[in-house]
Amino acid sequence: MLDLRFVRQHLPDVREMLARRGLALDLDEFVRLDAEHREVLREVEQLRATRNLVSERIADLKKRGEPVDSQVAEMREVSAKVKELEGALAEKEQALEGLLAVIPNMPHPSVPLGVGGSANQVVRSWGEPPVFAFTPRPHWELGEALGILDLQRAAKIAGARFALYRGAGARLERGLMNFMLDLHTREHGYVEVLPPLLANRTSFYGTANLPKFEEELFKVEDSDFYLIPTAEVPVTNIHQNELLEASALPIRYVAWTPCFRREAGSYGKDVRGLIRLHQFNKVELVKFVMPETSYDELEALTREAEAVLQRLGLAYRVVALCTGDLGFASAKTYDLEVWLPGQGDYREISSCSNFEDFQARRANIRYRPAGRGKPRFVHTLNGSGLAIGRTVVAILENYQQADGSVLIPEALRPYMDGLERLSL
RNA sequence: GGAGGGAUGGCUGAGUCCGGUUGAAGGCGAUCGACUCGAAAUCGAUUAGGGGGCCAAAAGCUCCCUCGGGGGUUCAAAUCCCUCUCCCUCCGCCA
Repeated sequence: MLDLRFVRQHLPDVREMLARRGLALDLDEFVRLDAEHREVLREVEQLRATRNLVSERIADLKKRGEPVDSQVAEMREVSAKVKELEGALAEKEQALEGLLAVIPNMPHPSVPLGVGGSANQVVRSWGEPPVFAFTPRPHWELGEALGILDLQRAAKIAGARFALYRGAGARLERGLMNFMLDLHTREHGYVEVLPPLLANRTSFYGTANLPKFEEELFKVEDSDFYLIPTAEVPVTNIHQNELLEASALPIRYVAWTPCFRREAGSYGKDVRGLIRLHQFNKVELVKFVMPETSYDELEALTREAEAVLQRLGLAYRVVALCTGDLGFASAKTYDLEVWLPGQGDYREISSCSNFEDFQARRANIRYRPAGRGKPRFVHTLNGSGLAIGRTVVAILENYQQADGSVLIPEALRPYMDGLERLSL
């Protein structure tokens, strides 16, 4: 969330930001509550100050064996009053916090302005979409024909939007996980972590998935747990409520996890195949960095995610999301979109964001600057490196052959026991 | 599941029985300084976080809050009571 004082002092900017994101959020209520809150706070503090003073005097008198009855009687009243006001104070505080929690992050000045997807900006492209002498088939046809994908039976087990991989398909999924983890740990300096797949409300609040996006999550009944929709949630919260040493930064984690999403409101979208599932695997990159380096780190993070696509020889483009498409917590986001011949379009396969201190403030993740100095919030970033299921889609569709077989990208073959081709 | 023991500053660790200059000893770490050609070692000093007010702002001054979370007792709570969460030890069960 944003800093309370920042919002107070930059109301016009915050209002403009809300407009740019295409949001109708009224800040008048915030302004009113903020003023009221401080008013009550001043009152309470004054009373508490007298209480402290007289208490000290009582202790003093008692030590000398003098009577304290009148002071005690006086304090009884003051304390009652304090208690009453503290109730009011807590109410105001909560209301204020509640409002602040649903204000999205400020976009970075470099973020393109606009509300629709058309305002997104292609920053660069890599690779050439393959040319086929035949009509390329969608991945679900290829996968089912090759016997590596069984969506019918997955539906029987769980329902729509689930996948069952078989044989070389399962192996391909696992190979990709390992390939990506190896790349990021060996060459990009990430530390591998394997986090819980359930997390509590506090953690979800920390990454700003709650309170606003509850409908996208699977909640575990009779518990405080939600299934993670991305490793971002547990991994970012590794350092929740910590004060890190400056020398420890930057911290880089890479995590493979399954991800679980309700996909409520996406009925009719991507209903076939592996594009949009309730459960999918993803390798996620997460960084904790010093504020002054976070935009360099975002560029680096994006390149690190791109490296996966490059090694796999998949054509893609990098898109800077416009203010209207930007996620709630993000200050700047690059989407990586891979070319999918079966769909004849580029589709998102990674999303790399700089949240600046938005998540760090919620999750209370700070660092102490070198030399003395007040603790500051770190900047957090994350990006997919990559979504595994969609990578399988891209490989199947881009490397398909006229005879229905699929070549395996060379970089991946060591992870497939040298297998060069998926065929019947 | 049963029985106990814990949670204190960046870390470690006293204080809790017997409530009152204890926001909190000592140690480690960090920062600054001395010594040194430099470093190490040694010595000295500094060092919890958050919030409000004054101030154009920084600095500064001042007040308030915080000893895992919440509630209670009391004029007054790190300290007493209740409750929740988490950690540890033992027993049982278990992938």
